[in-house]
Amino acid sequence: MAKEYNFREIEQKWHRLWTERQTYKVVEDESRKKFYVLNMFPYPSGAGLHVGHPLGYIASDIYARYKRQQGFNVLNPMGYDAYGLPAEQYAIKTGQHPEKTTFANIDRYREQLDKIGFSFDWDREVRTCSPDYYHWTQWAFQKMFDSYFDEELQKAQPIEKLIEKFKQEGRWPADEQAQSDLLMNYRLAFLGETMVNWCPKLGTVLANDEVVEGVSVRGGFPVEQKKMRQWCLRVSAYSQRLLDGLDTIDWSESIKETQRNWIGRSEGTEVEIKISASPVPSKGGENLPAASPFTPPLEGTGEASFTIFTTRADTMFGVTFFVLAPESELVDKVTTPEQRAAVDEYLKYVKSRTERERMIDHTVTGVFSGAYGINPITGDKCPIYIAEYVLAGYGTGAIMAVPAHDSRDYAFAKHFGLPIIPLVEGADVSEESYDAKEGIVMNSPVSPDKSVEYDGESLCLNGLTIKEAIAETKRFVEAHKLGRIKVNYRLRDAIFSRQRYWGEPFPVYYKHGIPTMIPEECLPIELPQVEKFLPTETGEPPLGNAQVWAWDEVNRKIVDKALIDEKTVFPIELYTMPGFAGSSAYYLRYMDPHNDKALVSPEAAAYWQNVDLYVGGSEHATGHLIYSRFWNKFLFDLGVSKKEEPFQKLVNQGMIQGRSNFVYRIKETNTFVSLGLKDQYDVTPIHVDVNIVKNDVLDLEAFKAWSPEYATADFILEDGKYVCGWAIEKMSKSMYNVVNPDIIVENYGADTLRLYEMFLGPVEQSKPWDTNGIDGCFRFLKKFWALAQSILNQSSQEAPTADNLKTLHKLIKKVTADIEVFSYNTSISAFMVAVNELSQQKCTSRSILEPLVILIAPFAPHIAEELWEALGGKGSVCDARWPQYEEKYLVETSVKLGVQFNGKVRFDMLFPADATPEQMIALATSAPEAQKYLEGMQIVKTIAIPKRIVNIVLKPC
RNA sequence: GCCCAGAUGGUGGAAUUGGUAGACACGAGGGACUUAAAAUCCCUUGGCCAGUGAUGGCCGUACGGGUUCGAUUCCCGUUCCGGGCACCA
Repeated sequence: MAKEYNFREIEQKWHRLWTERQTYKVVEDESRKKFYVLNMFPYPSGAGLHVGHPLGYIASDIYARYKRQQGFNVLNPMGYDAYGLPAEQYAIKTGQHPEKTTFANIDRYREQLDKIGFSFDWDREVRTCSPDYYHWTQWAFQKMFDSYFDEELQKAQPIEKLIEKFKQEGRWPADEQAQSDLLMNYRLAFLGETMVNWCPKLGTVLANDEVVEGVSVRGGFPVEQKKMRQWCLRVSAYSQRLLDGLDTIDWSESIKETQRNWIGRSEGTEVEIKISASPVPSKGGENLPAASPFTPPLEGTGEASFTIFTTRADTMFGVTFFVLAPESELVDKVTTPEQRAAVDEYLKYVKSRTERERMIDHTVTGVFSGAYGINPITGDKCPIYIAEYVLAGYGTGAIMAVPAHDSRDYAFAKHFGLPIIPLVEGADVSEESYDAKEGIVMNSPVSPDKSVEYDGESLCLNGLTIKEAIAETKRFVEAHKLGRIKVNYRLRDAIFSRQRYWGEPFPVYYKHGIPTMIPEECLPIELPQVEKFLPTETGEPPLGNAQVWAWDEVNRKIVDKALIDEKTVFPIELYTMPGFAGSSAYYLRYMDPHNDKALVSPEAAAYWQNVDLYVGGSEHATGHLIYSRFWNKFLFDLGVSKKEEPFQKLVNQGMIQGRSNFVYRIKETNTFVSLGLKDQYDVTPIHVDVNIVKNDVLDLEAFKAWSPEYATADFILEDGKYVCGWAIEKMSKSMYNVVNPDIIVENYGADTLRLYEMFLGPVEQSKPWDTNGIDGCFRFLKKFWALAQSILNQSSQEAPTADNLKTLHKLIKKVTADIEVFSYNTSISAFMVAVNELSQQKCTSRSILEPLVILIAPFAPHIAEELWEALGGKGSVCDARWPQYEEKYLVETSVKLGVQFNGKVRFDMLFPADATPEQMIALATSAPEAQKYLEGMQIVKTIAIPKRIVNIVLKPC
């Protein structure tokens, strides 16, 4: 009698044995090629896992197991990103200490993960909140502090080299404070007084990627701009390398594009603009503000100029005014006494506006400064305005305005009645600007005398295409030293401190006000226990509450090392590091997680190199995936990381969406009407728990029990059933559409869960979870089990038939190809077909079953182990070699092809498998079926596509 | 506004990258077994039309064109949905 497929027994047994036998322990082994598979490690949130979370883990686990069966030494680790805002907010919400909730959540995650049967090597687990882990986060920070970015070498260098250079150049100040201030401008981790995103509700500053549309990503609280002294990472120094690196890695085009946008390289020209007191009206410039008698404050100091940045150097002949950002330091210097009051008022107005208002409201505002700038190309003097549409943080904070060819300049010019000079042939600028970079340049210059001569050369762009004109102007500007070619990046430095408790402490103290690194030997600086860990709206760091820590413990540690004077007590940095600090180099730590001498030993780093396959959500495109690449490039410059890019291939798994169900309550009643009849009533749709709905039919009793409110509910049924409506939404508690993987594992087993998650659709695609479909995968495993049992129960073994072999080898070919491209859903379909075929063929051969078990192992490891054992296989099926398909079993003796006339298939016929196209056409045209088509017709053309079709094109004789 | 990706049955999705569109699965309908239920198995299932029937015909991959003997696939235009960037000069 065949054994039932008892998944509970099988899965429990193998979970036990895998642990006992340390099946998934990984050790470095020079004799084998490595393969490093990694998932983005989770935040252990309080809600636990829902079915969406394991999707990526399952996908990468399948790949890891497959690679292992191919003979690779596979590293497939897992850990927890435990520091940061989410963990802390959950703790605050539940009123518990973050450490307690975090550890409890981790245990819960682990329990859930263990049920699904991953091949993680848990000996290598890392937690970002554990001191032996963040030791190396602090260490890396100190290394960044002690490094600067050498523009020539395009890499990080020790800060001592820079000091040496300053000394040689005689720029090294004697004063310690001045030395510190000077170096701060170069250090890769630096203390900067910058505008930051301050979120009062969260009581902390946020990085740019943590703010979207003026509100915090987490919580959606308003964010304001505030000048604060903060630790920053000079990510922008690596802009070009971050951009170039994208071409060397195997990531989806869309995520690379997102990063390119975020880095925002724009190649342009910087031009020096001299400031002048009185205007000389340029052509059409009769609307210029009246000249004001003033002495330009910069004149005579050699600084009577400012620099603008443009990507449209070709439009220099169309400049009719200049604009400075209100925050620009130049504003004060340029403003004339007459305009002072107006400018001050405007600045006051600008200051009153939040970042959010500025982003949403694009009303034209601005004020004349009183001064004029001289266009070096035309010699024209154009008024300098101050306007909020120009941003201080980008380029030089000053622009040349070309209203004819920039929509923002256009709006401004129209508002203030400034001239507009069209520069492109055929462009109509009477209603709107012509922003496109296509066309032939004109009016450049309008007349020869309107182009200033430099060393006997004057610029003329007329007749050139815009692209040519840009290049020509660049050349001209460079040749005559009017400015220089400049590449600008939008990528900003990352703000690296948070006024929060739950994060890595900075290994920094302030020695007479000078930020100083705590000696490396004293690391890690442990996060102190505090009673009050809540943030404050004013930004007092919670670590300030840790008196003992700040004033005693760390100092004693330093004193013990006899590194400072025992009597002196120094303040410790009270800020903590942001969430991305701990997640930026965790993949390196997995290589050598227990090393207490280094982040990773050179040997381990040399063996594992970098991550071959990284799986995670695309929502980290401008956060973690940028920071991590930056951090790795820095460690690469240090020689710690062996590869310039940390993640060679990236697969972004899609989100699993929820499938919500609705019931329809007739308004003002407690009566619910079924989906098909709801349009006859005035109804309110109400979310109903998907767990009490099966195939969109509501379990009425369960519904009544679900909430006291519904205990007395009445129903209007159709065909005796209550049919629910449905919609695809985000999986969330409030929509009652959360499906817990534990329940699926309980009812169907982990193998079915794994299979079904992959069967839903391509890994990269977002798709809704629908528990209804899972039966298909469950049935497949039961069929597979039944087939295996019938083979195992055979008393006498027979050799496989040709059909058996063909089915098997077709499957090997398909599955191998599909796994390589993560097309797991089609692999599983192929399994279903193969198992059906073999069942119909009444396959009795163990030599067919054995490779089948190996093939299924990555997808359904538990059932595979069980059958592997039953087959008497050696060791774990994980180490069984992946089978190779043989073409000889797939060869057809004859092929059935469609024969077409004029492109339409008319009949099918059999051809010898080795027939040439010519032979096939001869056979097709002489076939009896062909005669009725050929009658009265003439063959124009014949096409034979091997293995596809024979096509005969006819025309009447 | 700019950039990127996409649109295939009632549903999730296949289609060897230009060669018989709709694999596989769900759902639905019909049937077998069963006292009944569960489980299992078999048949039908893109639309329309003709035929008692085997079957045959027409339409069909968001929409409109194009290239081709042949287009879900390539090209041009349009609509819609998703994602990224955004007073970035």
